This record gives sequence, structure tokens and C-alpha cells, in this order.
Amino acid sequence: MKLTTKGRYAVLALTDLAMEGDKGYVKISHIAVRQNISSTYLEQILLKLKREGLVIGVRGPNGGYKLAASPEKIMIADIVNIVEGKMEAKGCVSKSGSCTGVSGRCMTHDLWDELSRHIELFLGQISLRDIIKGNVLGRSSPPRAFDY
Amino acid sequence: MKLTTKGRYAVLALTDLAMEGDKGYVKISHIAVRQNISSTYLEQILLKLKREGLVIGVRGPNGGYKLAASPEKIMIADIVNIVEGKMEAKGCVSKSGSCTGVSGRCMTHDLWDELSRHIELFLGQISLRDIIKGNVLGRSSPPRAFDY
DNA sequence: CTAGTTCTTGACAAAAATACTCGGAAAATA
DNA sequence: TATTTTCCGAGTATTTTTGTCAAGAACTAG
Repeated sequence: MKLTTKGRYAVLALTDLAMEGDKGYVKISHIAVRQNISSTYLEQILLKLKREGLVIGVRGPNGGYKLAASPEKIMIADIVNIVEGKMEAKGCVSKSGSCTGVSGRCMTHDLWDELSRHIELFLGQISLRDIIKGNVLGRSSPPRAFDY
Repeated sequence: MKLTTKGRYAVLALTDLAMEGDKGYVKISHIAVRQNISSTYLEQILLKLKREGLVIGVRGPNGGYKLAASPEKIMIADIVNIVEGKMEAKGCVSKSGSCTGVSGRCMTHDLWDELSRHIELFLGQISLRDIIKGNVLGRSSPPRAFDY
């Protein structure tokens, strides 16, 4: 699970849309100004989200974007995965597909694998509605201990 | 919490050291070959870890590196934080220090804040010993639900 | 002491990823 | 038709990552 400004912009933009609610379509330029994002850059991002069906885009005057589903059904993990591209961030995996260590599967493989799962689990539990309601803080919990 | 190959190399190298145990000092070149890492790049990384006291370096023949503490006392979060630099990955914070949104503190601030804490909590719970023992898989747990 | 090995340091460079721009086409409205 | 806005592909600039290199300092064995 990668995380760059692209992913953050995406979440920010959709949060903006979620706050606008059902007031019709919202223009890119308005989101860009409110959230202080380059509008041409935001264009690319929203386009991806549209292709994956998270938002609906309409051209022409009075056009713009709106959420394709209600805020509580759109999870942060969905948004991030779309704009950042699926993770494959096993970390120890090279282009050829295998671990880079000389002894095949490297020792830390499971660690990064588990970390990815951990992050995905976290972001998959939080919706746009949680963000606009402020129900985010204090949700972290320590990982399970290894059980013998 | 950033995560690049540098952080992964660091964990990999220290895992290697942990497996060597008390057989004395281990040369950079040996680690580099075993783990398939550029030895000059690994130099930089181990240097940082030395300065922060995680490993001990000794020069001269029979010199090399060894862990400064036993494997169960060295947590992955410590390693990553040192080589990647402290996180500050609030995400919405610009160089000037404030959130980039026009309305001051941006809406997704808490989200990235909590995510950072979440990752740190996870990696802070896993030691080098856990890695060499394979006690890593299946430790992810879903985040706490928001309690009303 | 001397030679060989190794760490130490900092500057530098190639490569990749990221962030962002641009020009124009297509659709919708009026 | 004219205007507004999204759609789309390509291209560019900046930053970050990932190293390399060379000279030097410290240490130890013999």
C-alpha cells in the first residue's frame, strides 16, 4: 500500500464531494480552490475514480462530479487503491517476481506482507462518512500477540 | 511513516545480524552478498543505525558489525524510523507547517495522523526475534469501531 | 611498525517515481 | 452556434530514491 499526495488528494476531493451532499454536481475547479490542489492534476485523479465507478462525471454547464454511492459505503482503502495502483508492495519482491535474497524467499517477506494487510484492513474500515463526522481518532489498536 | 527499500534493507541487514548471533562481528560485504544488497549502499544505512546506537561497528581485521542489544529488544519501528527519518507524514502538512486546505486544518488531517499511529503501533510490536522465529503472520487485527 | 582490512564521511550522479502542465476533443446546455 | 465543463493522451519538470566514488581514519594481526 503506497501513499503519496495523489492518494491524499483523492481522499480530500471525495471528502469534499461528500460534504456537498446532494446539491448536484460539483466542478473540479471548485474542489481545487477549496482544497488548494492544482485543478489540472485533480482532473487526472477524478478521472481514474470515475473509470472505477466511485464517482459520476457529467460534462457541460452545470456539470461536474458527484459520489456514485453514499459516503458510508465508500471506504478509504478503495480510494487509495484506485489512484495509487494496487499495492504489490511486498517489498522484497523484485521485478522478476521472486524475493531478492539469494536464498529465495527472503526473511522479511512475511513482515511486509502482514504490514500491507494491516494498513489495508485499517483503511478498509473507515468510510468517507467517518471522516466528515470526525469518527477517526482513537481507532488504532495494537496487533495481536503471537499465540503459541 | 515512509517505507522505501532503504528501510527494508535496514530490517533485512539487522535480521541477518540477528541470525548470526554471537559469532562475533559480521562484515558488511558478507551481509551484502547474502541479502543481495549493494555493499556501498548498505554502508550508509548501517552507519545511521550505528550512530543511533542500534548496532556496534568495529574497524580493522575481524571487524564488522553486530547488534547492540538482543534481537527481542530491537523493534522494527525503531529501525525504520532511523533510516527513513521520523515520519512527519501527516500528509496534509506543507513545508510551512500548516494544513494545505484553505480553511486551516484540513478534513483528512486526523485520518493520516491515525494511520501513522496505527503503522507505528504495529511495527513497534514486532522484534527482530519475531522475524527470525517466523512469528509475524496473522497479527493484523481490525481497528476498533468508533464507540458512541 | 607496517600492511591490510574495515569503517567513516561527504560529495556526486544515474535512475525512477512523482507531481504537474498542456492542447485539444467530446459532450451538454442554452 | 457558442460556451462551459469534463475527458484524454502525451509530455515535462521536479523531487526522491538509489546508488557510486574517492580519500581518509581507525583498528588489528603479525
